[in-house]
Amino acid sequence: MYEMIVTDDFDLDLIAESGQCFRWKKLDENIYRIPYRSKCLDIYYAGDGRYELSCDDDEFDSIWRDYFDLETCYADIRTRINKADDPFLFGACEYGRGIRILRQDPWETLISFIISQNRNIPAIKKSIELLCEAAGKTGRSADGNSYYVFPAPEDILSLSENDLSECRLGYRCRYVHEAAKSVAQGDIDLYGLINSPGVETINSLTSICGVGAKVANCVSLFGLHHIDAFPIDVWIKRILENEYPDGYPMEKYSPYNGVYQQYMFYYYRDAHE
DNA sequence: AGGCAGGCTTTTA
DNA sequence: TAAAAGCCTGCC
Repeated sequence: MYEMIVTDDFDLDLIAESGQCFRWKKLDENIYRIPYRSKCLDIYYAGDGRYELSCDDDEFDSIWRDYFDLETCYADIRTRINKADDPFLFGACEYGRGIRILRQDPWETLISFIISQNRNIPAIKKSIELLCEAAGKTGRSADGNSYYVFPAPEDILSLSENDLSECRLGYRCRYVHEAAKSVAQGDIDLYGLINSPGVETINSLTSICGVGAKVANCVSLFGLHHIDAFPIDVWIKRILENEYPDGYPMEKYSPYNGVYQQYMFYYYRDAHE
């Protein structure tokens, strides 16, 4: 058990519901189970900024500190927005106080957001879980329960066409398979993109069949931690049209556009869904 | 050449 | 029945 104390913005429910991660499982009030690569963490919020994590000090230092992006102060980013200057974004920041941008696995993020296109969140989660089950790699959580590990590119390539289609991916089946091939063959070096300039990263990602501008920006933001990436989905498009008819000040909010995008997305979708 | 309409699997509300 | 954290193809 590791006890973590957080003074910065950190709200498990908001992070889980902000649409950036699809495999967090809420076990109970204030408890989430989080699979990540070959690990699986149970995290419990005990109140007053205190969290109990089902890992030891070494695992926390080598994995989870980074995963939760604890070195970044989100309160600083959030409070850069002035109420009089940008009332809409200010409101979104207040509403989404507690959201962070996780440092998720690039490969899992790529596949997850390819699957996400033209679907709502429950459907996305279902397909991803089916895909993990189909590949069938399991690990053990701290309490001894087994969970499914997200399949590697090779694991997906070894699935039959029928196995893959049973994940209810529809027309995205081909895209998932193509992406697995690109990464397995080394056409795309996802981990190399972590330190590549934003434009180069987007160009590289959109060269994958099934990855357009929106998905590429989601992968940049949520998988490569390029926090200036700005995915424009149906909700953000409505926000830009309705709240910023004279243009959105992207330059002014650089290099944190992705963080603000996440506050706005969560705020607007919650209010209008 | 570059912009746009239409189609796409399936689930969810 | 329409809409869903969109993208590809073909047409002009």
